[in-house]
Amino acid sequence: MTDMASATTPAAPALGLRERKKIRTRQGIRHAAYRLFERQGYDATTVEQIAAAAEVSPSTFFRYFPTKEDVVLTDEYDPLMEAALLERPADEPIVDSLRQAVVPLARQMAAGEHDEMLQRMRLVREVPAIRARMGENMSVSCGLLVDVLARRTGRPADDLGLRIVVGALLGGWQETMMHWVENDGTEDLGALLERTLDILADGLGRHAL
Amino acid sequence: MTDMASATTPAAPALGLRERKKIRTRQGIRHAAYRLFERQGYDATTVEQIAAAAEVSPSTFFRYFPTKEDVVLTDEYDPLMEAALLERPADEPIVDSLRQAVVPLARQMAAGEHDEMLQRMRLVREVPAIRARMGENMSVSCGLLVDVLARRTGRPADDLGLRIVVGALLGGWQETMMHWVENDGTEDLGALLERTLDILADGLGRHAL
DNA sequence: GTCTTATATGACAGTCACTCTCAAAAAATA
DNA sequence: TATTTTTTGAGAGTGACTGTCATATAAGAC
Repeated sequence: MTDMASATTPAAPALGLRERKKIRTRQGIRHAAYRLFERQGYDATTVEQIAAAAEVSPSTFFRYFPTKEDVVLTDEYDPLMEAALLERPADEPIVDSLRQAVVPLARQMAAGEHDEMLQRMRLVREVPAIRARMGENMSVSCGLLVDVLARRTGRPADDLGLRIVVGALLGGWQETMMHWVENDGTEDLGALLERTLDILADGLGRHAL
Repeated sequence: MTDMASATTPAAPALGLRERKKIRTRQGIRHAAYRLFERQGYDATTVEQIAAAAEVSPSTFFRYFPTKEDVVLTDEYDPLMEAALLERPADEPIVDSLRQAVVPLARQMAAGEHDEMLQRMRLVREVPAIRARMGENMSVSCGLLVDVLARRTGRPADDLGLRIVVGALLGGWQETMMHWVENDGTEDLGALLERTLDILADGLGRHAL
C-alpha cells in the first residue's frame, strides 16, 4: 500500500537488500507517524517524536520525506492515472476516457486501502497545513493531466479550454472526496466520482442549478 | 486598494487616529514586502527584513499578518462576492447569478488594481508555499459560496451537487487566472471568466472535449 | 572471503517562521 | 490632567527544515 505494489505484494523478488530496507524504513516512519497523529493530533506531533518512534534519526526522517506533510500526502496515483489514460483510444471523448480510466482506479483504491485512505483524507480535511499542501498536489496533477490529454488529442499543451475542463473536474472531485470523508467513507466512492463526472459532462445549467 | 476602499478613498472620515495608523502600518508592511519580494524573491526575503524595511518590529509584523504568506494572500474579495450574490433574485439560475455578480467584480479589480493583482498572481504561480496557501483560500471560498447559494435556493448546506458545481467552478476559474498571469494580464479577465462559465454551463461534453 | 566503492545513516550546528510574555509608549476617555 | 485601553518592541523559546561531515553498511570486483 501507499508504496505502490511493493513490499506488500511479493511481486518484487529482484530487489536488493538495500531497496528492501529502504522500503521498510519508509513504511516504518509512516506507520509511526500515523499512530502518533491519531493519538496526539498532527500539529502536536513533532518530527523528532516520529523519528524516535520509528527508531531513526531526525535526519533520516527528512531523507525519506522532504516535509512532515509529505508523510500524509505522498502522491503515488499520478503515474497510475497517466498510464491508464494513455491506454484509452485517442479519439475517445475526454470525459469518457476519464470515466473509464480514472474512476476504476479510485474504486480499486477505496476498496483495497479503504482505512488508510480514510485516515489520510481525514487529515487533509482537518489539518490546514495538509489541506494547503493538497491544493498544491492538485495543481500538479492538473498540469500532468492536461499534458497527457493535450498530447493525446493533438492540442497545444497550454490549451485554455482543456485546462479549464481539467481544473473544474479536479475541483469537483475534491469536493466529492471531502463529502466521502465526511460520511466516513461509507458511500461508494466510484459511484460518487461518476456522478460528479455526469454533472460536469451534462453542464451545470442542467441538474436544476 | 487591497484594504478595500479605505485610506485610498477619502470616504472614511469617521476613523480615529488609531485606525488610520493601523491601516497605514499595514500598507507600509505590504509595500515593503512587495518591494523586497520583487528584488530578492519571496523565499530569500525574511520577515525580519520586511519588518526592518517597514520600520516596525518583527513582533508587529506578525500582529498584522499571521503568516508571511498572508502578506500576499489576504483575501478581501469573499465578502464582496457574498454581498453581490445575495443581491441577485433568488430564483435566478446559479450560473447566471455568478455571471452577473462575480464576473463584474473581477473585471473591476482587474481594471483598478491591475498591476498589484498581476504581481500577486505571479507569486501565486511561482512560489509553492503561496500556491499551496491559495488552495486553502479556495476551499474556504468554496465553502462560503456553497453556504450562500444553499441558503438562497433553499437547499441543505451540505448538498453534494451544489458543492461539486462550486468546486468545479472555482477549479476552472483558478486555471483561467493562471492563464491570465501567464499572458502577463494582457487579456480581458472578465471575458476569460465568462468563457469559463460558458464551458462549464454547457457541459464538458460539448466544446469538442 | 576480502577489499574497494557507493550509499545510507547519525550527530551537530545553523536558519527562519512563528508563539508567548512582559513592560513601555501612545491614543482614547473621563 | 488623570486613567484606561490599545499598540508596540524586546527577548526567549519551539519546531521544521538545511547543510556538512564522519561513520557504518551493502554492493560489486577480485
